[in-house]
Amino acid sequence: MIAETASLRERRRAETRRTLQTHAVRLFMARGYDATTINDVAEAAGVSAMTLYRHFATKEDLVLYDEFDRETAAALAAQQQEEPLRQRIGRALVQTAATAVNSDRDLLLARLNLMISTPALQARHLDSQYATEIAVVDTLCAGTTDPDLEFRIRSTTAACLAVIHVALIRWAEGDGRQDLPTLMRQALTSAFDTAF
Amino acid sequence: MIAETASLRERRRAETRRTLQTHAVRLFMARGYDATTINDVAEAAGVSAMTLYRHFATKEDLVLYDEFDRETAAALAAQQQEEPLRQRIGRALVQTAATAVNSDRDLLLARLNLMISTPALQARHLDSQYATEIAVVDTLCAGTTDPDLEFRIRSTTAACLAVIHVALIRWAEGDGRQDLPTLMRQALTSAFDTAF
DNA sequence: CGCAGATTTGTTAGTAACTATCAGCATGGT
DNA sequence: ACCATGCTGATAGTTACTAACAAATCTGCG
Repeated sequence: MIAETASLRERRRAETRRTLQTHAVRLFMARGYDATTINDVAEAAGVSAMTLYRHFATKEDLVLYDEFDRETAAALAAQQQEEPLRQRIGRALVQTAATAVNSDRDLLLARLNLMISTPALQARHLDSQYATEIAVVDTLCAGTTDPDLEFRIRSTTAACLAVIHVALIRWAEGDGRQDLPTLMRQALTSAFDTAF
Repeated sequence: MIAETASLRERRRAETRRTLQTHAVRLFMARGYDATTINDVAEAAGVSAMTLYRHFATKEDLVLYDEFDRETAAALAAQQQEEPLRQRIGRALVQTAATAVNSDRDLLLARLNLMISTPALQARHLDSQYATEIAVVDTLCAGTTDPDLEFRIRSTTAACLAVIHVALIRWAEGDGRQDLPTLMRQALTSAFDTAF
């Protein structure tokens, strides 16, 4: 008996999702994003176009989907509360990135390369980063009603995430040869003049 | 120097462009972005859809187009070179925003409100901010070949722009009642712990 | 096991953003 | 006046995405 709480339905759903993303990234890399249609991806994954849309709302989501937000929020909660805000946010992001590189390096690199070279994906990548910003701010603002404090938290979070983005892009442009966490810490340090 | 010898063609082109944007923003605010078609906008402006596409590559550009990048680059060049990088970038952005508010307040507010309430526009807004980042980095990196220095400049620029974005959104959410330059300086100060 | 209810999937038909192409027209320098 | 150049419009696509319905599949319960 399988002890996983995931029902057969849930497991198959997750499976289909991963299959779709894998085939999509492979095809996009091989033929180009624009030259590959939703039908191509659906066919390669062995499902109908309609089913694909039930798993990914847009073509872009095929490349953009990941679990970054949730993991960052968790890493954030694990930070020492005495540290300054900037450090907590920055370190949580660096840790999440380190984990991601260790588990999914090749897929992550492929996805980032697609995001860099495809204008439509570049725009949506920034948008997904904004979603991360919201997740971080929500975590940090739990129980806060002071709009002024929330404003300061949001400003700091946005700055950290933007810096992290620069490091991510640089990492992908160098095809992952440099160490991502190190790059991120360097970027944070030069933006804030503080150690991370 | 760009000669002010705007030919009749150029003037009419700019005129058509402005007319299209004005009608577009008006219709989007009245009926909603998604519920308004390109044809609606073209018809309201008295041109064909094909002509509209020759002025704006995408529906989103109808809302997003402005001259922010160029003005920011100019303001940046006018900063005192002795100041730290962060201050130069931050102040250039604040100055540009101040000018924009003085000349085009209502249109700017309407455009921002649309960007906030329309997911597709929100994503592209972040992307257009990224274009500003590139413009700023290009200005600051003129003559630089050191990739490390460029990396630091990019990190700092990204951080400043992200913070400015937070202030911009906050300003629009408050319907422009607060002073935008002040909001921006507050956001910069709380993110960097430095005066701007 | 078998049945009822919920979830997932496929099919079809449609909307609207965007592109390519070609032909007609205004414009600006000679 | 005249020709090259660029602006405009009509037409006919392609493709991402949605709505609606019908068929297949899973889950939980008796």
